[in-house]
Parts: sequence; structure tokens; C-alpha cells
Amino acid sequence: MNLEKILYEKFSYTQFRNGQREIIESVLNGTDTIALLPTGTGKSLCYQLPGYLVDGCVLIISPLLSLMQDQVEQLRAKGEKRVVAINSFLSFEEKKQVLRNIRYYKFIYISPEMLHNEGIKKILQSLTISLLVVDEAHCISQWGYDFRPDYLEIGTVRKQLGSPVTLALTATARQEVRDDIKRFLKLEMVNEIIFSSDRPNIAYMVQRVNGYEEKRTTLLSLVKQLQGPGIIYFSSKKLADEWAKLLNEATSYNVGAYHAGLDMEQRILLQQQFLFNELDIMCATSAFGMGINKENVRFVIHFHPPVDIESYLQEIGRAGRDGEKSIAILLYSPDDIHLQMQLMEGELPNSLQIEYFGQYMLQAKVTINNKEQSSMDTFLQQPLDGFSEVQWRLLRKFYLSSRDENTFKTSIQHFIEKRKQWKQIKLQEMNQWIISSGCRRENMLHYFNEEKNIDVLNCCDHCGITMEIYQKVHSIKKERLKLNWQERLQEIFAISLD
DNA sequence: CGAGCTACACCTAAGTGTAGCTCGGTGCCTTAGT
Repeated sequence: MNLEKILYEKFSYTQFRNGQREIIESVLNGTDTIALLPTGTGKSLCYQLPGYLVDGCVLIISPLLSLMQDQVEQLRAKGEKRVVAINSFLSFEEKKQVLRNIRYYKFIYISPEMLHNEGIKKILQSLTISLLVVDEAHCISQWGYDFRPDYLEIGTVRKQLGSPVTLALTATARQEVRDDIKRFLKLEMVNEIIFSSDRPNIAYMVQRVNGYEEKRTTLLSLVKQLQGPGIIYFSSKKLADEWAKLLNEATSYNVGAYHAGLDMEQRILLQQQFLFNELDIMCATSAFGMGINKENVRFVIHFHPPVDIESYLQEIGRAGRDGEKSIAILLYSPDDIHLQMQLMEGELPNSLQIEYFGQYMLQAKVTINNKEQSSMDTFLQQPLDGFSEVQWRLLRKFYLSSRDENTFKTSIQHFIEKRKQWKQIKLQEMNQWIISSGCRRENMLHYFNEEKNIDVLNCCDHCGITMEIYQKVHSIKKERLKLNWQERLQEIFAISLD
């Protein structure tokens, strides 16, 4: 079978990028595969192309609605009509319609939460699924334990769907994350195809400051100097908003703010504006980035350090997808670690909340007995005041799977303790990377169990960086005029021409 | 931890200082009634 022929016919490419062929051959061989490819090297092709060579459909589990919509549109733009995303964007009527005609589709995108739905599972069971894809598979390990528990159930559903050939795709996964992927997808024999996570065109720099004031002035002067476009990450929505406003006034850049506090419509608009160069800088929280395929991001600045090295690599990986020189700058103040510690602290229920929840459920039981048929679910549905959704869901999960009040308390406390410990270790490792001496790239690669094999000219602040490379050469307005006709057309119609 | 808000003391009244509190990140999914 001629893979190149299909590559050209369906995707108009003449050759594969590094790694794609190997992954495609692996899944076509019927082998469950975990593939680790650096960001922006064409992961989606690795399941889209095999789709055309198998009889059944390809079921893709994707973490974000916007990511699904994006992929659906891309496939449709290539002329593929048999593609759909089953999610809450569909109205009740649309969803019924789609499910009735489910056999018609070649590529079906779905969230882990939807996959868990009994009705949908039944319908999927009637299908021939030739390939099951878990996109951004590190989410299993990163989110499954507390934030999005349905991620841990994918393996169970996978078995119920008849254990189709499975492909897990990600850009960042240490061995322990890959082990989690294997375990929670219930994979036995796995082909691991691993490519280096290094991005040699991104220079690393940590700028040490003392306290908030110095951080402010440092950020402002950096942004004034640096060549855009760029992303600035904050650990608070409020700061992202404030800085977008401030930078709009203080610089010639057009600056937007992106975080989960905005409604979906606004978020999509902001993403598009950034993509089509109407916005030069995005002040964002960690909500921004996954699935942003902007080629020319020149810098990523972190106002606060992220919670672990994986997140850091993911976030800076949004720079320099075009292969051009880009820089990742982290502003570090020694007290930064406490903010992250506190976020972690508040994420999981504390012992007082566990106690309170236990009492509440004891009372609920009394009420249920009196009313006979009334179900426990009504009490567990809505979080009480003072509980976050994540806390409540975790409490509910442990409560429903425990024999009695005592096993509930001990098991959830044990879980929380272990989870916190784990997160603290990850945070410490992030901190260690920041304060350690020696080559930052080497230290980063070392964390992912890799060696630094090549000499990088502008590697990191410890090896030496020529800052001028990353500085602004022209004003933005001049840049705009220099666009060629394709780029100007692209700006006007906000479309992609490739 | 630390920024930022609120309440309150001070007591010619008004505006200021401060103690004490809260909050701080990621995303799916909600199947109602004329």
C-alpha cells in the first residue's frame, strides 16, 4: 500500500514529516501505540491518514471543545464530509440526528465526559471502530486524578468498545506519564515511539527579581524591547486582564487577555485575532494555548512559574513553530512558589470539609429513609456553599465507592495526602530547575530522561544569549505594511490559505 | 505567601491607618415546556 499516494491525494503533501510514517505504520499493523512528537509536527495526520485505509471509523478523544471544532473544520476544508464532533455544541435535535446517522461518519470526535455517557456508549458499541485515538494523552495523568476524572475511565470504555487499536498522542510525557497512559487505557503490548521534546530554536532565560514591584518593571521593559508576537502567562485572571490593559496603553502592541472567565464566544474571537495578527500579545492564564497553531510566536514570558516542568514545556512550546529563533523568559521571585502551593492547597478538600461532608451525608441518609424512595443523588448533585466543583466531585466519588463513613474518610484522606505530596514534588522540581546552575536545556532534557546531543548557539542564560536577536527591529505598523499580498488577503478575510 | 478589599477606630469632623479576612488555575456536562 502506497502511503505517499494517499498523503498526496488527501492531504496534498509530498512527503512525511519526521515520525509520521513510523506512527502510521505502527497503527496500521494493529499495534497499540504511544507516540511522543514535539509540538507542531503534524500529529493529527497520524490518525487522519490511517482513517482512509481502514474500513471502520476513527474515534478521537479530545480534551477541548475548541480543539475538536478546529480539527473538524480542518478536515472539512480538505473536502472530508464524514466528520463530526459529538459535544455540547450540538443542540438536542442535532445530537439525535448525528447519533441516528452515526454509521455515516469516518472521523468522530468526542470528549471523555461524553464517552462516559451510557446512551452514547451503547451507540458506539454498534460501530466498527478501527482506530481509537487519545489526543493530548498526557491529560490522562495531568487531569484524570482530580480535575477531570472521566479521563481515568477511558480504558474501561475502550474495553467495552471491543478494545480497538489505540493511538495515544502527546508532546510531553515522562516515563511515569507514559505508564499512566498505558495503565488507564488498559493497554498491554505497546509500541512507544518517542521523539526528542527539545526545541533548539527556543532559548531559555530565567530573570531573577525581588518581589512584585521589580517584576512589574522588568516585564514592562522586556515587552517594550522584545519582537512580537508573544504570549505572557499569569497565574491569575485578574493580573492577565490588568496587564493587557496596561500594555495596550504603554506599548505600540495590540494586547488581549484570555482566561476561563470569558465566555466561549469571546474566547474564540480572541484566539482568531491572535492567530491572524490582529493581536500581537496575549496576556493569558493556562487556559490559553492547547491547539493554538500560530507559527510565528517570538516570545513566551511567564510572570509566574507553572506548577510543573511538563506544563512549562507545553507553554513555551507555543513559541517558534516556524523554526525561527524565539525566546522563553521566566520571571522568578523567591516567594513565587507559595502562590502555587496555595492553589494546590485549595484545590482538594481539607479535613474540615471532609468532616462536614460526612455529617451532611449522615443527615441526608436520615431524610432518604423517611422519604423512602428519594435518591442519594439529589443530595450529591450540587456542591454545598464553600465547596468547589472539583472538591465536591472528588468527595462524591469516594463517598459512593465506600462501604461506610469510616472507609470513606480514611480512603479520601489517604488519596489527598498522596496527591498533594505528588504535586509538591512536581512543583519542587520546577523550582529546582529555575534555581539550578548549569545549562538549562540540558537540565530540562535530563528531566525527560534525554541527553543534549547538539550544540545550540543561543541556548540559555547560563550558556549565554545574544539578546539583540530577540529585540524589536521595526515598529509594528511598519511590519504590517511589509506583508505580501497573500498575507494581507489573509488578514482581510481572516482565512487560512494553506 | 501576599495583594486587595472591608470594617472600624480615631472622636470637633473627615480622611487615614490598620487588623483581619478572602482569594488566587486548568473543562467537560446540564434533555427543561408551548
